[in-house]
Amino acid sequence: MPVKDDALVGSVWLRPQRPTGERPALTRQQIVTAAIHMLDAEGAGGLSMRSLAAKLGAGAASLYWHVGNKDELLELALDEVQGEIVIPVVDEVGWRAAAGGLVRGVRDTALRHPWMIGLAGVKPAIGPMAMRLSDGAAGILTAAGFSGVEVAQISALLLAYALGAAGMENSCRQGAAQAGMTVAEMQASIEAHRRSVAAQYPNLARWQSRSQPEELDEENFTFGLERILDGVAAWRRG
Amino acid sequence: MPVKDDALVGSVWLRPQRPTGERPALTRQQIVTAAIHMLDAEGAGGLSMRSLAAKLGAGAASLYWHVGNKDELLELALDEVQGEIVIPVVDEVGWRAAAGGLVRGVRDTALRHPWMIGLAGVKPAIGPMAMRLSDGAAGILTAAGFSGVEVAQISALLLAYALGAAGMENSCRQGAAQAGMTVAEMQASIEAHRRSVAAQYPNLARWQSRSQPEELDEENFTFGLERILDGVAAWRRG
DNA sequence: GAGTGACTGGAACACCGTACCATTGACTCA
DNA sequence: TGAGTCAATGGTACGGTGTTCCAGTCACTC
Repeated sequence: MPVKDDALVGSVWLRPQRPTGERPALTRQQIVTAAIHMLDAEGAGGLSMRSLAAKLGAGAASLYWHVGNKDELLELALDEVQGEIVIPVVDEVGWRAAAGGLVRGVRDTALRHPWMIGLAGVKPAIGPMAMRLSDGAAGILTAAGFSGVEVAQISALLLAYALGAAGMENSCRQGAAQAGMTVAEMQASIEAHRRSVAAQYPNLARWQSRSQPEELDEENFTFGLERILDGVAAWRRG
Repeated sequence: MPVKDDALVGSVWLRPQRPTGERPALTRQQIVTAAIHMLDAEGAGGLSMRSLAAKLGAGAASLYWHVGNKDELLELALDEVQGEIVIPVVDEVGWRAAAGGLVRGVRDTALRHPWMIGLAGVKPAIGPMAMRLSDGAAGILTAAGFSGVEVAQISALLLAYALGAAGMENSCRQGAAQAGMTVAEMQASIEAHRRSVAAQYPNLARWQSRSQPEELDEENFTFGLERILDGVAAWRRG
């Protein structure tokens, strides 16, 4: 309810935080941290303002003094976890390893906090940690010799791959989990279903995968990353 | 409530559809179609079983005869829109154009139905249309001369980029829309905010973008796609 | 000692997904 | 013709959700 003037602007980051006095029985930071824990533990659907407040030993309504909105809370949580991504130092490892490390970091973080994948496609990334990430990517690509609009384009390419790959990996795990099976069991189940309709999908049947253990996700991700970096490097050479 | 036996398996595709008799005053297909329209119009949060039923001139409870679950309905809707993606004929255009066209198709469809981006990271893609897509990708890559695990790896790479890029583009639009501004206004607003913190983000400030009209999204996407295909082509040559 | 203002939280509102179950109507068989 | 079957419908109700309202509580200043 504060600052109705620019309430148009829908993002937490574009309006001043409510001035914080003393007696911090409840803090925005506390709330965000607890929300992240709950999101990690229960999934995106498992976070309710009531349960979150209960976990903090507070009343649900109290949260709204610090946070204004559930959407806003999610936006804060999304930015916070982006802070876990370490930005490689390009001078130490070279641009290609630095870029690769950054992409890997984004993907790992997204897999550690699966709920952020769905959010990243909805909330614009302009929080401080998202900016730090963009800036880090720009720094690495600048050091690599790119300039101007290329920097933004290649940043977008790398980030899109990281998020997309994490999303696809996650959908498998999520699907398995909510069916109450392990990923291996799930894949066996899918494989059986796939085999039963193999006739309609000849190309798929031809390279019918032996069931893929979870380690292969890592390998597949790396393969794709290397191909992208190959393409980017080739462009760099002109 | 039918077929409790394999209720473990969480997916629509892995259990038999309820046998359909006559008097189809309401159809699964009708419901899915209406749901897609409503999702497109109101966004992912705007679909409720009640409002959907009302739109169909039915009671909310009636939907559950055909659909079992809201989650299941979303799974059906997700698969349905994947049917919009046209799979290029590789013999006519060559593998590179075919692969590029497929990726572009995925991205365009995802932008046309933004709600599918969040879903794709959650539900495993084993519906008929998703399989058709995987099969199409495998066919194109097989024609390109790839084999074995490469086919799956490159498919995953391409699909991840398409979905990730669509997600990032969409988050901008979504952010603007829910703030009640055009994308341009939104970007100006972000830009102002970004300028005010430019000191902390030197790399970003260095390549400070003039505000990007929406057409540039297309251009940026194409740039990334070409780099990926360059990398894949280089790998193909050995 | 009164007043201010940051902060809390119980109660209530409108809405949600969905289970329950009485009802409908077309169909088959005696 | 009448009874029985069964796919399909939808009103009602339950428990849960996000959010608002507002009466409170405290630490502080004048």
